Amino acid sequence: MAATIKDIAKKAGVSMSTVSLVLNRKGYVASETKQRILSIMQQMDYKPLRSARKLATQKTGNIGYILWEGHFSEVEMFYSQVFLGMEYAARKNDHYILLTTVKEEFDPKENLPRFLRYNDVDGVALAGRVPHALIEYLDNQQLPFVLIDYELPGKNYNCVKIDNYNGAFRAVENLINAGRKQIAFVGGTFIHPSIKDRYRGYKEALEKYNLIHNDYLKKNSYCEDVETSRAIGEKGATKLLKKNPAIDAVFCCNDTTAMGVISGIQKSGKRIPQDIAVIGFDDIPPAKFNSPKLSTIQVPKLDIGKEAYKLLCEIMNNPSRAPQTRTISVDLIVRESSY
Amino acid sequence: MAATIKDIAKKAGVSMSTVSLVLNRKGYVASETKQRILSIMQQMDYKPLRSARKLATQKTGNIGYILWEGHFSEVEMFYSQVFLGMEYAARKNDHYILLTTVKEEFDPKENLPRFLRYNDVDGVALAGRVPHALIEYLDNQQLPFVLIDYELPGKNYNCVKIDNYNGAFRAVENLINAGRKQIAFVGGTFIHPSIKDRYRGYKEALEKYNLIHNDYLKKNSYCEDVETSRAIGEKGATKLLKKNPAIDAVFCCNDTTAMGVISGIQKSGKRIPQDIAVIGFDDIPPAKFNSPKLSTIQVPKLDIGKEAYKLLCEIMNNPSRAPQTRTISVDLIVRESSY
DNA sequence: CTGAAAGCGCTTACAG
DNA sequence: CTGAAAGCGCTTACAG
Repeated sequence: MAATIKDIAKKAGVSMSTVSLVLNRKGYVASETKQRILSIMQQMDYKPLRSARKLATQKTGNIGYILWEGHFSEVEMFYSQVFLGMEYAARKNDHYILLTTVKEEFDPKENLPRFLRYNDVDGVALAGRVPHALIEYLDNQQLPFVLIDYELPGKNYNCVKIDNYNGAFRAVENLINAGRKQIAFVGGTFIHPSIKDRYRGYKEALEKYNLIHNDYLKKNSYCEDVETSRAIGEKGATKLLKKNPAIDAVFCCNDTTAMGVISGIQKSGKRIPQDIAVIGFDDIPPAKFNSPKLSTIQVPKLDIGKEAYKLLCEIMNNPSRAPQTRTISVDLIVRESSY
Repeated sequence: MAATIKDIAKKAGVSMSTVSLVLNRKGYVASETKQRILSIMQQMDYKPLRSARKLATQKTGNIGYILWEGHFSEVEMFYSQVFLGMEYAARKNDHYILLTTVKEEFDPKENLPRFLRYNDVDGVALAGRVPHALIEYLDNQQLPFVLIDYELPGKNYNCVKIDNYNGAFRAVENLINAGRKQIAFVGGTFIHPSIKDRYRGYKEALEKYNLIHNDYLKKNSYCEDVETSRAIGEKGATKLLKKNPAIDAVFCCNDTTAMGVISGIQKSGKRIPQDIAVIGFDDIPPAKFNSPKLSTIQVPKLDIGKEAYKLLCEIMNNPSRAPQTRTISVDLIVRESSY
């Protein structure tokens, strides 16, 4: 049988209250008794029972982490890394993170994650693009939540985002400074605001250097309104090169796409980076194993998770505070696919 | 304020005990009162409070899922899928799954996952290769656990494994039936029993068809004693082709390696599958986006998770039962890299 | 078939 | 600075 607070109290010759106080670092306990209690706890290997504690405090001690099923199942490991960052951070405050996925076609009445239906979390993190109905549900329930790498135009929610705009801007600026003139963009659905921002960064960097003339953008960009994939990248590269053989660089909306773009370029017979430089975004693990190794914008995924956790804790402690957006900055990593 | 069991009892004009009985489908309650209680629960949107319940039953309602950090962070999404399968299955019995990672250098005194240190789980699943010290720790603690896709030679633990041997056998047999003669093997560390079994399947299929003469195996196999990766595959393919240009097929210990092997072959100028057929193992998501699309052994990852959960539940209900191994069968999927 | 009561292990005002 | 007591919301023998 595991030791209880009662056992500790008896052995220390004090009341349960006192033990509880030192356990929670609350109030003042004579440092002498405190030390005695502490050492007895250690010696009896005392661990407070979570459920008893939670029952008394009326908290769950859990945080939900929800992401779209496709993001967890498919090639994107981005949000797994973010999860890990949250998990690390949550250790400090003894929260457990409950990871679950939701389907695209989400109905709060039908598909609500269990921990939401049974009120088993104190707050939740939403990673990436998730159903709007879910966000609304949480908002209505007044359950503290943060969006990660996602935002809704016109809405004001707590959110941790990547500095997509500046990352893209810097990548393209780097390409320009290396002498590239015909810089293409290959991307996916603009439903995701990150991609929209990356495109904006691309465009404004070109504008800054006065590179946009006539139908530059039309001729040099390929976007398909679906979830990004390697396949899209390959298709995009092939089509663009046909339209404009003078392309000497491609900035891609993410690494997955970029890896497809590289395949496409390779099939066309052009050399990377001599003929065409390629830069991706995200720095997913396969990026550095690609051949050639992919230049990309590195996103500190663990830090994002950590920041999301911190923000969520702040909201949970102070639910009425005005929502805020925290932007995580990113870095360009030049590998073999550009210089 | 959320409704409690007391509220329900009062409204239904019965005692808390009765409500609790219908809640837990235990004992006999007059079907009339039962219906009444049920409908009142629904109407008041009653959700039993987990912590209270757990405190009374002395269970945690949680299951731990532990995997090696490298497996979660790197290219392997295998165990994420298995996790998802467990998560789905756990919904039925209202278990929450707590996912965490451990480092390679694991010391039970230092790096014990929180939910283990604080006894916050009723059982745990270990996915893939994990530190032996961890397994021993769980064994000593008498905490129910299952190994997934891993086993320790000479030890008898509850375990859910893939039918690696037969999968490999079938892949190689398929290659042989397609007329391939010089079938190579590229693999990684034999520390992992799965890889060892896959190699055995490879070898015995060759034996069955009497293909092994002289230094066939030496000349046709490349294994490096490190974690598998794309890089190893590429290196392996290059070296083997130099040693034996007659190679007309490669069976790889997993898809990651296979994708590297394909790059290596492509660089050598040989065609896939005309000159050399390639088959992988696992069917990770990128396999079907590879170019050429990778033939592989499909492993039902969700089913593995589901089975692991079921097994774990059985052990938790009956801890003294003799350990058992459950083997999940696999299928060959022929795509573009072989025929 | 149903109720009264004790108990699970903690926290938290409230006294002192 | 510390103790006594009530309470968190459920379950489970035990009576009846």
